[in-house]
Amino acid sequence: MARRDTRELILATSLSLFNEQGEPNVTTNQIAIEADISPGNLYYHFRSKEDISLELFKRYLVAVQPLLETVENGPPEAEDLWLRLHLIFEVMGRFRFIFRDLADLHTRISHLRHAFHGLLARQREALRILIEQLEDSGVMEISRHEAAILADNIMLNMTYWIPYAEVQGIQGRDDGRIPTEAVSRVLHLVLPYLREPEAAHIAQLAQRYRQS
Amino acid sequence: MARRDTRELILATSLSLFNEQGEPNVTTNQIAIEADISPGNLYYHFRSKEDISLELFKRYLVAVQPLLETVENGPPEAEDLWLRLHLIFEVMGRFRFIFRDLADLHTRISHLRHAFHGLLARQREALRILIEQLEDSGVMEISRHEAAILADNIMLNMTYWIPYAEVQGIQGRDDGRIPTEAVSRVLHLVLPYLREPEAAHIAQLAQRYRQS
DNA sequence: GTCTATATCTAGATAGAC
DNA sequence: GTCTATCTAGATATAGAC
Repeated sequence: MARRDTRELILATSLSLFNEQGEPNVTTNQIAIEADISPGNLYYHFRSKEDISLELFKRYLVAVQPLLETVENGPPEAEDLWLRLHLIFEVMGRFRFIFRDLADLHTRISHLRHAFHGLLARQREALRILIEQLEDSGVMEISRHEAAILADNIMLNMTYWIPYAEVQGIQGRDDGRIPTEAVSRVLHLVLPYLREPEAAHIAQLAQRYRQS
Repeated sequence: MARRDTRELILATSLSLFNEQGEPNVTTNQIAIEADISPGNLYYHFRSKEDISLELFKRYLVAVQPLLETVENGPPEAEDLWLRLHLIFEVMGRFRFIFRDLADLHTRISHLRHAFHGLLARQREALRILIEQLEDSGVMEISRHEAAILADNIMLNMTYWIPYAEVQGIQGRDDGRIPTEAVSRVLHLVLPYLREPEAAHIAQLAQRYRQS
């Protein structure tokens, strides 16, 4: 097998096992067995298990960053925003091992700590600006101070919805339910601050999301 | 040293180390060294590390349960509720290692899984009933359906506020800041649904909480 | 690039003297 | 009850042949 293929196979296998069992509970031997290669071969492609985790985390960043950046300069088209939110949750679901053991990965892998900290800050800032734009355009009624608190609350919901669901026995699935339920949660956080034509519209949208 | 004393010393030392470094990153040897006893002695008092974690979790349950139960039959005296919320967060902060690595403890310790799952459900149910009582008494304006969603959101905030703060570099401290910041978060979740005399009152209370 | 075999290391846990 | 010394298991990682 070509160099690239085996490397990709290891990453895909690791991601799958990490998501299922949690990164700390998966050994390099397990990964090798599941990928049907030898442990030695695994270490030919990666220097350490941490290396694998970090590479997967980088791929999460690459996948999620563009979805955030466009928010900053894009127009506050409400309908369009919920779609983007949906896409973000889809990516998060695909890399849900990161959120499952966030605190642990955070202390063990210092590079991840810095990168994630920055990502959170940028994401919250993008949200805050977005909410203020919605306020300016008359869709929402919210003070600057409340906007910052709401943005922070949405971030907490986004970051921890997946582990919260798992603790309640809702096992992380690879079907589409993670994003839809998550979007519905965020919609309900925003709802109380929306003005009337949009409020009814979003309430309806949230309803639709929960049913699908 | 008497039997009880050493046992208590081990538990106190473990709790402190678990809170500081996370349960998975603390070894039984570390606990023994920090408690100034031998590793063998530790294993005289506890059969395993899991045993220590589980005993600490049971103490969390014992400390937090009474704070929940009185909510169910107590009168919906708003001012009184925020105090109780404050006390709950105080207990959670004292046992914050549980929330830091919740998903991991959850898969490793099956007894903890069941107990925590039940606790969450009861806690959310107590909140839901409480919110409906506040609706009935005219303090809040919220539908049954929204009440259930709000209760769930408050639960997510309560469960994950501590790790969320840590990920952002706000290190878990043993001073009083965890409960005050956490209560302020919950107040802001409730605020949009409050009717007018109380809304202003709670907004003011949240303000006070954030400053202290 | 990939394998088998093995080294290393460390955490959890036990044995037996005192 | 407490200690010292030690065992065991399992996970990460390496060596060297093919």
